[in-house]
Amino acid sequence: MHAGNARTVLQPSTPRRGAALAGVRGHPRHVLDAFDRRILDIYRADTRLAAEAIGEAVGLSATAVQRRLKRMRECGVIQAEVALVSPAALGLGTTCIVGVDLEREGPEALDRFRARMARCSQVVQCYYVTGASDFVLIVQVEDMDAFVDFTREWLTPDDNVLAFTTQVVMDRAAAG
Amino acid sequence: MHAGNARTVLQPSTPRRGAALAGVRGHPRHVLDAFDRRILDIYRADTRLAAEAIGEAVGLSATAVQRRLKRMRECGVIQAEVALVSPAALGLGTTCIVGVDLEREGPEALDRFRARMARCSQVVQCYYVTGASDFVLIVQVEDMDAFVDFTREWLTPDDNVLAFTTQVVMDRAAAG
DNA sequence: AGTGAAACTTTGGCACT
DNA sequence: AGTGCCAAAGTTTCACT
Repeated sequence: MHAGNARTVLQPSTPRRGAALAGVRGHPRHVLDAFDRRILDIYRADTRLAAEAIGEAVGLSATAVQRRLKRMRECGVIQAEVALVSPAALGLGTTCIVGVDLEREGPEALDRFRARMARCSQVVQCYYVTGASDFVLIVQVEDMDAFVDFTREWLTPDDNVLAFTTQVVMDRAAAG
Repeated sequence: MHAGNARTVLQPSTPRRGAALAGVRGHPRHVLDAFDRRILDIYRADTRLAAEAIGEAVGLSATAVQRRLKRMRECGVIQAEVALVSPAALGLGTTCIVGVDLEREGPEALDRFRARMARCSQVVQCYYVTGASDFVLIVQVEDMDAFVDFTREWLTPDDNVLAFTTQVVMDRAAAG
């Protein structure tokens, strides 16, 4: 559904996610050694673990672990430390995966659409992709009525949205 | 997972129950009040914030914030505290969104497929959905060669996988 | 829910390989 | 480069009010 306007130009006003992708910015990237990887393996899944416990597992002192964590935060290897909150607990019982097909696919049009989605609280993830659609959105809402409201507010009125397809999530397994 | 134990226990201010995601398990029973929500809003995005800073923002003592966080952890409202690690830093430069169509769609077949995907380290997210495909996977790999390896190891050999479609992620806008 | 003491964790200085 | 040890600073946890 779309030709090869290859070079992505989606790195505009938003945060510094690009830093990690490019690997360069501010602080230089050290190569991760085996210790770093093992620390990340453990820490990634549970940030409440004390450095001493991690150190014990990987064979390093707590201080060394802390130093490495700090460096990885500064380099952008660790992008954020967040809490995963049950959507259901917040009353967001419905998740949909939406494939969006745009009419025009020039850099500015893509950029504009992405920026719109970034402002939209229901959109939890937004991927710009090759293949059947141009964008894939993960949308989290209260219920199907709220989803319809979402499409009527953010997709249907957009002149550049040619079509979209919806898949309703019935269950979800593990995440990273 | 079984969609059987539906019936969300945590009822938010807006009473509506959608399809319950695999969500709240354990020992729940407590409604989130306005304080809880404001704490979550802040804490969700950055778990390194001290309880005192959060308390200042919401008008509670550090201890009260800690107590509420602890309770929300125990109730399953806070499911995990994790670190977001740059995929690129780990050498995982390629993300694909894969729609999988199964041949048989009985409960055991679905469960079996989901269990397989849960064991597969490349699969970062796995959604069971209605619509064009049966499952949607978010797959993270080193490069396209590694993706082909993934499909040859996990999808193609599976008798029950009728077909799959791949979308390669060119850019991603993070959660709002 | 708040206060304050005890327990724990992270942070920074210093010596060392 | 990097680490480990130890003490100071900061955070969480657990009495009790």
